[in-house]
Amino acid sequence: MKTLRITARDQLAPYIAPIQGANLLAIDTETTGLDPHQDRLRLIQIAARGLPVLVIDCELALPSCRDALRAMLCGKAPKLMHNAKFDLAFLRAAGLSAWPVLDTMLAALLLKGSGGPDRTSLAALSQHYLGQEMDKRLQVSDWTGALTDDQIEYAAKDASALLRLWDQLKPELDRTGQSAIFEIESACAQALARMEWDGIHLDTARWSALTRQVERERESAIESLYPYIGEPVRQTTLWGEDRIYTQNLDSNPFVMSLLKRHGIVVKSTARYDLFPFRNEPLVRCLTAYRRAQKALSSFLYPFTAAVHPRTGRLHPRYYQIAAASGRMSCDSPNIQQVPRDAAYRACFTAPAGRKLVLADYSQIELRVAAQIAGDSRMIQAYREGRDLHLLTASLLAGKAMDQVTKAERQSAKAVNFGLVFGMGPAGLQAYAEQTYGAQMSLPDAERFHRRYFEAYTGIAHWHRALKHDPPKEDRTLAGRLFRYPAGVSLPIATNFPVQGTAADITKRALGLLSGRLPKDTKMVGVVHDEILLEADEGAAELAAEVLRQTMEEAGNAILPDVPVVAEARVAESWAEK
DNA sequence: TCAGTTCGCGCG
DNA sequence: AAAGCGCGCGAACTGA
Repeated sequence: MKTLRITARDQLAPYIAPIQGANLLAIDTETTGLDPHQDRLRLIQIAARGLPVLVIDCELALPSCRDALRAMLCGKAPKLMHNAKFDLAFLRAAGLSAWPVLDTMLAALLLKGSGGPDRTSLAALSQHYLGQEMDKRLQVSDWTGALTDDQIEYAAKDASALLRLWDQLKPELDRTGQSAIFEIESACAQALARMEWDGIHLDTARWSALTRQVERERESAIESLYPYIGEPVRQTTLWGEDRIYTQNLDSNPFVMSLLKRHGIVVKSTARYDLFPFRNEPLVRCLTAYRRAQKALSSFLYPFTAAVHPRTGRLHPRYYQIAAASGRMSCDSPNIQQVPRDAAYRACFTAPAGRKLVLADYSQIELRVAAQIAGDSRMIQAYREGRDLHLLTASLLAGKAMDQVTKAERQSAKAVNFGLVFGMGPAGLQAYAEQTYGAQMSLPDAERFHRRYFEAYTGIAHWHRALKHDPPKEDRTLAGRLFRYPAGVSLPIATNFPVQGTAADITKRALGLLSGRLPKDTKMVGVVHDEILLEADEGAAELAAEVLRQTMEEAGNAILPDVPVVAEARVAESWAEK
């Protein structure tokens, strides 16, 4: 392997044409840190078969090489990268981009459990596929100071390893039937790189006001518990007066004994077990305390701390293939679990002169389930644009759809979501009551259960087949493969392909979207079946229409028999429905 | 003292 | 034993 350190444009010039002619490039970067808004891009490594690995010393070679690099990185040859999201962010910071991308880390994640490695770091992949130890000597390397020849060699090795890895990964993706989902994932990575870079705007003044309010709520909840736990000990300190509580309300053993002292015996202190005692004054006070405490410790304080010092925005990080079903997860902070309460969502806004564009899929998981189970009644209902919750309600109550009451439709919603995924009558009863406040006796739940499967025979048949013959593996409609443990349960065997296919659809939409949005439109968030954009006021309506169409197109490409519907709207804040 | 686990709860 | 599923995170708890 030959390595060439590039510090000026004339060194790069002889390689521009050969690189442009290559049918596959491997790209890697080295940076001075992990934050693209704060740290610097130090090296760009470019490897192609039959050429020396070019190691671009960014501090010296940029900007003179920028135009040439831009042409190389956006030529038609796929750019092989490991965890492309990371490199793309730093390339963006340096005024560069790369397209199209193939991500070896995502490939390895798709192959996990099908002969792939357990860990998906570049080192682990080299070990697994190439039988090659990575040079540990320079693995934790400092890229801030002067570069040594060793470092240049090390950087070049990573890029050339990618090319050889691909020779192994590509046939594995084909063999497991995952080439199509791999394309979707790779395109999605580029969208997520933008999303992480752009971040989302938080109205911090409003967030602080909410924080103060919830702090007051927590205070009064604690005071309302004094009759049960006693007054705090007051102590004067240098900073004023402190309250020292002798009792810890966050300790479950303490809460358990407190409840017991007041005649409430439960097997745990979770909301689920406290539900029968929800009207006891003690339980009410405790619940109020927990709600406030949860909001403060999980959202209000951490989100304030996560506002980026340079951009003033939140930059949640997305883990593209996180859940076993293929769903994404998110942290730092996790924007996917911001309370639905309008007080919280209203703090997510657009800066002056801009608007948010919100879009979500309508009942995507039920549509996917209808497709996978091949339930003709459900498919028919969706083709006619009908409300499936209302249809279920009318079938269960035995009345015409226009006779169905609001409460009956509400119960049917619980029935639809629960029963499709193998929930039993008892679970249905508890779930309906807690989630939707719909009262349902056990005999009622049993009757609902029976009638449901009489009405949706496709779902019943699907369940029977899965119970009779628990699958060893299954895949989503876009081909994502998962292996199950022996004797997989019905809830898992139904949920995985449905949840996973819904994830396939959202990811496809994100990938398609990157190239279609009006100028200066940002992708600012994704929450499973929902995509958030931020656009200039004048472009927002157009962005909304592009978003809705793209989401529906992505869904309809994956569900052949069931129409997919997305709804999009321009909004001032995330609270607007 | 500290890493790992469990509980409880927010979201889809 | 019984159970719809999937996550991340804070606080308490556990064990060495």
